[in-house]
Amino acid sequence: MSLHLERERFLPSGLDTKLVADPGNGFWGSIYTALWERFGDPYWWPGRDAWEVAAGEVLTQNTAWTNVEQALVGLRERGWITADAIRLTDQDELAPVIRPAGYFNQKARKLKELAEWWGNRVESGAVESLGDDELRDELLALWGVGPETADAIACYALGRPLFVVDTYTQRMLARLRGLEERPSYDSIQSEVDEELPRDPMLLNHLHGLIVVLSKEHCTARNPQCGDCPLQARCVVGSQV
DNA sequence: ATCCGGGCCC
DNA sequence: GGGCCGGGAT
Repeated sequence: MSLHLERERFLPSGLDTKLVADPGNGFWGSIYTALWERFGDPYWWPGRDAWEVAAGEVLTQNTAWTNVEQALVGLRERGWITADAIRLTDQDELAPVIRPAGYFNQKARKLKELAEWWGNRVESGAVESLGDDELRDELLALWGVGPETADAIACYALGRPLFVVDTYTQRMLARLRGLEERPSYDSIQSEVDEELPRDPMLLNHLHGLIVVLSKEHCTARNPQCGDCPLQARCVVGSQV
């Protein structure tokens, strides 16, 4: 039943895991370096091609990846793992297949909305003439695509240098700085954009590394600070 | 029993 | 803030 998607990684054309810009020695650069030295290549993001990556991002909204894998198995079994197939499949037919991913009625509609856009903009090649901000705005205009999903599709499926902020990133940063409230999506993204090079592979790695950190150390409950690679630079970790 | 997910829309 | 969803971990 397992797909072992975690070791299958699609990379947009032009990207190479070994060619990554220098992250520098600033706050985010040192975070990146510390995480890379501990965990290495996070193999981010799982998927076989650009559409599968994009679909996976919708399916994983507020959902554990293990549940998304089951939904992808169902889609593959039916040959519905392409944007074209999603366009040809009724929402009512699609929903039960992706049930394991949760929120299946909403996500069925979201996949169809995204598949329409995909045909008009990606398959047509028109997306290549869009700037990063224009692309992000188009994605945000789709029903079911918010900031995280828009940035994830832009970066992991389409190779744009947009940093993806998620719950893990907000929780990690709040703990690093000892903040009561989690920093906003936009504030974190702006900070990273100003400090790190606009390199899609670097931003790809950084988010993947934060996820690994958050699953192994910076968990919601009972964080494992003892051997956390960021403990020395973390307000919460330093108090443990 | 409650919490928690790679959120987003209303 | 509530609803969408439901399975696995405290």
